[in-house]
Amino acid sequence: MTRQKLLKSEIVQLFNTTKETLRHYENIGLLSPEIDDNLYRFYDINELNRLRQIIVLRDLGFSTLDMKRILNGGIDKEAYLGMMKDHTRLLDHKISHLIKVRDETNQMIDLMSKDDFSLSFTIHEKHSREYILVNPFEIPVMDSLKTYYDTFSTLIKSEAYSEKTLISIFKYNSLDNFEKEDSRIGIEIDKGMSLSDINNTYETMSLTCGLYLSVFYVFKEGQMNDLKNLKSHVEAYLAANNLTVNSEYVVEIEHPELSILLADHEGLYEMQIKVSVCK
Amino acid sequence: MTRQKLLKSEIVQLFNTTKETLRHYENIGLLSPEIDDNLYRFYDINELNRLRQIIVLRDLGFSTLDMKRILNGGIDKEAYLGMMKDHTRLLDHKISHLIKVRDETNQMIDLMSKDDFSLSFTIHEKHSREYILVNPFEIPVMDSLKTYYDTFSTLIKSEAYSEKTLISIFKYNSLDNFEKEDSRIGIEIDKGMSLSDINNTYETMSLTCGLYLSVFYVFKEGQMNDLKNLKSHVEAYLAANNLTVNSEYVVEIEHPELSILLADHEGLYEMQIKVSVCK
DNA sequence: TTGCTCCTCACGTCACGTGAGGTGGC
DNA sequence: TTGCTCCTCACGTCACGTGAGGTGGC
Repeated sequence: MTRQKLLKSEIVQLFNTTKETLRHYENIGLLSPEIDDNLYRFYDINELNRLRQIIVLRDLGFSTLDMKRILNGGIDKEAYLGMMKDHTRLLDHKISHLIKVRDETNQMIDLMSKDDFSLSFTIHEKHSREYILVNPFEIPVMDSLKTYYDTFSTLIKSEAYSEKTLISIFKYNSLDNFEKEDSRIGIEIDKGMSLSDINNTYETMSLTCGLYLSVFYVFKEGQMNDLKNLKSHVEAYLAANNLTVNSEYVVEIEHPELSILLADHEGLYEMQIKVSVCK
Repeated sequence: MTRQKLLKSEIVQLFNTTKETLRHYENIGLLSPEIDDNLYRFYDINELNRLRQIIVLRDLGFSTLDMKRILNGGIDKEAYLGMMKDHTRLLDHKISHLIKVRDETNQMIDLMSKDDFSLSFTIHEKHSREYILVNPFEIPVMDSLKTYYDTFSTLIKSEAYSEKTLISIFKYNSLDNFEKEDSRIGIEIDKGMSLSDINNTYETMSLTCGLYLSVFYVFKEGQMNDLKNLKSHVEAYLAANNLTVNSEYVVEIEHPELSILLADHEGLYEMQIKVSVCK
């Protein structure tokens, strides 16, 4: 009679995993395959399905201890559904964060791959966003990290906060003849943050949801003239893609986290311009 | 004079991290903040930006050793871009896998949250998919795991393979009066798999890309009549959402990995029906 | 028989977390 | 001063991986 069950090596291939992983799950009592006289493991359909379950639970972020409680029936339906909802919500955040990291990195790769380091364009549908604006007289004070921290401490200490860089908001038209005075400095407020405190403390501004053109570019300190070139490139891109600018204001975001191989006086920036498709 | 730089606790709040993480990065030489007489750490803008970079690299899946090589300048632009491309590609796979896990789990939660365990519907745009079909005379043989493994070993041993359950393909109309003989058993082939080998070895069938209605339901062994009820529910959903069935064939996928709290004779299934929006 | 696959058991590792014990006004 | 925050150093932990040393024809 031929063998009915599967060997460890076969399970390893089926699930694209390693024998050490299977051994680990067995050691902690998550799997219990049949053990032969010569100590070979044999996995039947039940063990296979159990491993399938272990792997989904792992991908959802459960610990092996939680898995044991869930899979050994030490949990009722209510509790189980609650845990599942928590974990899918966490996964939601993780996924959208990873998508953001991936997209920004791809944009950086695209930009750096070009010989002339010029520009990289993408178009995305964006949610509405809210920004805290700093009073102009506070701008010089932003040179000190401590003042920066103190200025936004209410924001930073709140639950939903995640790390942000300062942004600039200015008028699209001022790109022609850019002066520092035309721009205002701000910081994004996370969704799900209680706005009541914030609105009392800070001046805010919001951008509506819709289609935005992201322009990634390398800015060399003091090279303000490059911004004029930038505008002509943007206009060319808009014309070629049948788009028009749809808002007076433009947001400029610094990406120091992506400037790894850039020189000290250079920085990677993203400009977001609201656009709409021409009819 | 007031303090200019940030304390460890302030960095912890800014980046939503822990002091142990910062200590770890310092221990291995990734961060080197200024150290005061009383051994307090002070972080300036350079350390802050470096931490920003460390965190993106971490999210992209780099090890701390790789981070050191990258951030300490031990790598040129070419190599850097290569590493970045590899990591964003890996992240792509990870993201799409996690999205699949999250969506399926949400569907399971939706279904299990209902009192009557009835049905859960969603509509998704799907890519085209290809299936290997098993000859009808091989079906009884599928009861043995080893034969299952041997039947698909070419497929399983190939690089791109990821774990799959068997699917059923049958005609939408046969849902009225379902007989086992009307269906065929198959297994999905991963994208990017070399089809040349496979097409010679196996009989294949493909489903076109487009809009699919996914119906999740719990099937109790032997309760074939439930399938008739299922059809009437599907028809009601289609009518209510202004949809029509757009293909002769329907795919049925078992989800043993989501059946964790179900009884032994019950299983969680998903039926995918190609639809189009009525004009 | 050889080479390949399976096994065990101890220890290693990666990225932190914990806990005891102590200083200092940041 | 008290309580809070900072520190160090050793050890713990989670989910595996590695490597030495040995069996068996799956």
